[in-house]
Amino acid sequence: MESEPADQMDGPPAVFACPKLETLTKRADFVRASNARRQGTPGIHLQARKRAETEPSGIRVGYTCSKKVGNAVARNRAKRRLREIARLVLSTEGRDGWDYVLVGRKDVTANLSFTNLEQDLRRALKKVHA
RNA sequence: GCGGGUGGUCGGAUGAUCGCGGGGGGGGUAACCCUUCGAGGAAAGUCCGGACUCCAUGAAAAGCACGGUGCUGGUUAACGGCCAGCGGGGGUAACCCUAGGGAUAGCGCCACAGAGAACAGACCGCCUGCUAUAUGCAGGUAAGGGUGAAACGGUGAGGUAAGAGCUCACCGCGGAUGUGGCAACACAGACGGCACGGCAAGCCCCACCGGGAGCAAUGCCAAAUAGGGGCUUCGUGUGGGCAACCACAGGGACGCUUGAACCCGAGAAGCCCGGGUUGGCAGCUAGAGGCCAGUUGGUAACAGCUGGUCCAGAUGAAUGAUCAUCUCGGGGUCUUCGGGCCCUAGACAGAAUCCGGCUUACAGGCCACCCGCGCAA
RNA sequence: GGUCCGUUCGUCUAUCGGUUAGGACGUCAGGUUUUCAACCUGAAAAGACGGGUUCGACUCCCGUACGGACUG
Repeated sequence: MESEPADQMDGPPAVFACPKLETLTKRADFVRASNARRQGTPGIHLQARKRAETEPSGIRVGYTCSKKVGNAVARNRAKRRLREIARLVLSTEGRDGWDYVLVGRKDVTANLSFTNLEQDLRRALKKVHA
């Protein structure tokens, strides 16, 4: 939102080379993403949506772990692992102007090995972008 | 050595790289850099008690209703917690459990079985008398039988027509009074002569405690929404009519146009109700504070003093990922019984205003004291 | 986060501390029918879990588990 006057004045190219990840906080954004494209894998469930042109740019990510995932410890652990793979994968493979929502799965998201979880997200991203 | 009891304690460590939340500093002040802090014994359940904030009440307080607590004494900011003691129950013992006031203030209940279930009463019996020598009638009795969770003292002896606390001894029960103890209570006990069943985690009575709501409390800022509804007052396009109302003009009439029928009646002030928003800031983390050491009082809980040390503040919600080494356990395997090799950090669980407790969950380890049995001396 | 409520056959529900825990729908078996449906007869099937009070607990008390509602 503040970046538009900034690139009119200076236009630092580094901002677009590596877009910063923003976190989704509004329930409406989550609902819109879940109504768009979705892709399931053994480790995670991905929901994604390309925002309209009028909305601001940048990659936005949300994380969802319902009570089905387990107790508070299991939910927080699943969310932390989702955050970690999102940081690794989406900063290079995410597309500008998209919203991504990563949904945790019972038992699997918290226990699957990290490399497998990472591959799951890459596979899901390819299918969603296609 | 084996088995058990009580109390306490730990809940992996170190390092590397990348990353996250808060505070402070720098900076071209939303980037970025430096620095520092960053989950638990239960953070949990929300079962109690407070702090704090708002509301209510004339300041405090009292009373009614409702709810809670319930042996005694102490402790505390407070408690249903804790400590010490008493009574009752369990265990060979160490020790453990215990809502444990009042049943003569009143009401209620005690199914089934049984003769009888609460001001006692008499089915089978036993005994006496009468009669027609009976399976009849009248009376006495409560020893014995049977039922039940519970049957109106128990055993023995005397006594009697048969019996009975009718009498006696012992036991049980009640108990004036005395002694010890702050008290709960304990011990002794003249005397009574058996009278007084149980349930109050049934209603209730007594004593004591509690005003209500909760940080999503509460205060502030910004934005947004209907130009919303009701009542009161003032007032209400043009014409007619005292007025209700009628005609004309105006607005609406649901995707759009038209508008015959249909609907609305400007505006201002006050009060009440309703509606919209779900952003930010404060509250918000140092307090009856925790821990350690020493010391004073106290059996102890705890309290006082001195010194040191520690202290998360998020809000789609911060502690993660990858790896290495080391140990604690566990598993597998080999064994010359010394040990070697391989795999594996592995329980319950994540702060949400804060504090004191309780309860519940918990892989496994460690420490101290105590009890029983066995062995040795 | 806070406040509050509930748990009984597969499902919906009833219950005065004394029952073999009642009813409806569903299920199963038999009858009826050429067969199915409907109907008739019968059967199986429950007190969330753990303690306590009581002679006796689905009921009363305490704790735990699970489920639900409200709250800006």
